[in-house]
Amino acid sequence: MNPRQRLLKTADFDRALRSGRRAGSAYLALFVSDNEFGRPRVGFAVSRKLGNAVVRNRIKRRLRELVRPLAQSTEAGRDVVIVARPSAIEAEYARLRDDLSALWSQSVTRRTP
RNA sequence: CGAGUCCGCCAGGCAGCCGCGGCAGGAGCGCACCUGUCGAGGAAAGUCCGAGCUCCGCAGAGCAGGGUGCCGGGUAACACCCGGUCGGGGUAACCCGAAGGAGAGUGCCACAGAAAAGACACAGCCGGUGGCAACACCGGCGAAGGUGAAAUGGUGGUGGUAAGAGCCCACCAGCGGCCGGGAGACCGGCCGGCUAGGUAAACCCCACUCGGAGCAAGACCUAAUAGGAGGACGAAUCGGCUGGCUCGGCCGGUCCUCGGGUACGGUCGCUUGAGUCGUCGGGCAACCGGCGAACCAGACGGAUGGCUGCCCCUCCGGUGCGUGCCGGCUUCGGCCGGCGAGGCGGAGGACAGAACUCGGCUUAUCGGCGGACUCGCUCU
RNA sequence: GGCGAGUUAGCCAAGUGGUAAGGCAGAGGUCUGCAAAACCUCCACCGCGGGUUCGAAUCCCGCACUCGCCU
Repeated sequence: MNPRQRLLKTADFDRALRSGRRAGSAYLALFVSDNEFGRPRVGFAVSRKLGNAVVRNRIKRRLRELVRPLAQSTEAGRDVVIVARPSAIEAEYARLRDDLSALWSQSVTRRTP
């Protein structure tokens, strides 16, 4: 994922987490807010409580692979923070994929009211 | 064959599809595209030591405080490593040890016990005097006294005595002296007088050693307002700053010169190094030296991967199939039971992710490979 | 990434070498017609593992966990 698609600043994270729309499942929680770039930006939040560095990195790498096709096919300007929940550690890849695309279409692709 | 010890090494492999970061080159540029190339570990971990590097009044003296602690060597340095000494454990290979000083001082040693360090008292033994006796007084005696973790060296003695005792003798431990060996820790022998509780991971003494912080150190660049830096001269007092404190040091005032602190910003620091590999030589070894070769991660919401298939290793399950061995039955066609391997299905393949860089230590870890050695059993 | 502090009963905690105070909560009992209050009793592998010591919550070493500070 190239830097244009990533969410970088702490302020952007805070904006999405505080004022954004939310969608959740057993594995993940998404926080979405609007941006002015006309393309989505994605950031990940994986708590230290989920495991050591190896576990956390594996979660982020799998989520990054899953979110890449979704982000490339989305035209809307959205900042998305994906928070991993504890059950995501042992989740099967196909289940995680279905779960994320469902949450994505719920919260990101939907028009702003 | 079984059990075990030490040393070294590895950390699943291959393929397909889709991706990421650095560097170099390319068509039109720092973002986007293409090509090439490189891209986690033995512990990258914990941050427990030691260094490099950077800044801080340039680290100077004293006090306080910390660290280390058998000897010799290695090293940039170390609390690490190697070789040895002593002590402990193991049948052995081998392993473990914060291993200076309690004959400088202070403190503490609960309970129990006569007594816990001071030498006696208490209890007791022996002799004498008094008394019918219980006992009292005087003198001698030692470590013996149901304790305790520890009791005035220990054990033994038809030695010795009024009773006893290193009082005497033998051996062992300890101390001192002399001789011999060793670079030293220390070891061996002889002689002597008979002897000094433990605790220093309690304070402490001795020897050596340590300034403080840390790459979020620190340097530079771009905007406005407030303001700074360097040099010279002068500093009596006072005030302020500064590793914990003191001294010392620095700042304050005047003049001259220069020019912009600070961002959730950018660039540098940032990876060529006490490094790696090969080879030769020195050394028991740790390690050192010579020669040669290659350049081998540098991210910054943080890359080094995701998914699928096959193979490999381990474990489990099941008996439809072919097949091997053993036992039993047989009308010699086979049948029944058990075991092993293959094919089949399933599960598992560790601990763990660079963040300034090295040298160590410690901790985590499914397993596999190679070498040297010890003990037991068996065979030749 | 770096630096620092702390773990004692369910909760708050004292203790700094010699049987681990106290308060709240909980359980049982006395009292009462029943309760409350009061009184009595009970409730601790001192985070874990080693070591020093006769003896460790305390001293030393190693781990684990929790909480802070620095951009």
